[in-house]
Amino acid sequence: MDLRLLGARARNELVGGPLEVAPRLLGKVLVAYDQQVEADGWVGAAAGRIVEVEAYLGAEDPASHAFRGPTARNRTMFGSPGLLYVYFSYGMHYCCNVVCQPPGTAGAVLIRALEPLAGLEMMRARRSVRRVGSAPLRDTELCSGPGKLCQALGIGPSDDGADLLAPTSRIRLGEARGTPQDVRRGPRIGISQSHTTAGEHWRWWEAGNEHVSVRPRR
DNA sequence: CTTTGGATCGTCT
DNA sequence: GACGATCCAAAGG
Repeated sequence: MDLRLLGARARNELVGGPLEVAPRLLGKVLVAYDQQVEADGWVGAAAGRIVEVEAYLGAEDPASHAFRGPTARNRTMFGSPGLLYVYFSYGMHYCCNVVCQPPGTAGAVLIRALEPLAGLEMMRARRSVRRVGSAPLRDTELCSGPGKLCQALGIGPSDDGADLLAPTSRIRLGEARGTPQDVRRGPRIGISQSHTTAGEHWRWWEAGNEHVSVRPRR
């Protein structure tokens, strides 16, 4: 199957409230090219199909980085729909979001897991850097978590603010690869209880997909 | 299989 | 000075 990158005309698909845009991202392809030149197709790409997402709102969401208004760290969240918001987590990992609300308001969708489609060996190499001597990673361990997929795709601080729909960006979005069959939703992962409200089901994933992150609840 | 604790540092109080 | 939108290895059943 060929890869069809989304262009500026697809921007409207990414505009809206995070609760509306998040499930819409399931099935789409996240692509990271090795070079920053105008690339296309699978060559030189590490790519995966989005199988798990979470919605993060603005002032109404205590768990969101944007809860207390714009800062130097979260400024991309207040930017335009289609931008990639990358943040540094736990002093060790990076996580990435798709911004979905117009400038001035904040809203984004955290990409939590990918089903690897291309560049598997590049992913394995990047993911193994801090694991010298350990057994080779299985495919299901490459992108089954927000920190893992950023490491696998080489996403870091220099990718913060990149336009996912621009031909010059290293990180792009591709057209959905099949419609997710069994989409389920539940509480977000890793949020402290004081920041959550009972009944908030702001995490979506494709049921039965082996690449979805599996983490303990608290 | 599940549970637990350590690593590690930027951000905001 | 405390706390994470996390991950991993080690220990326990």
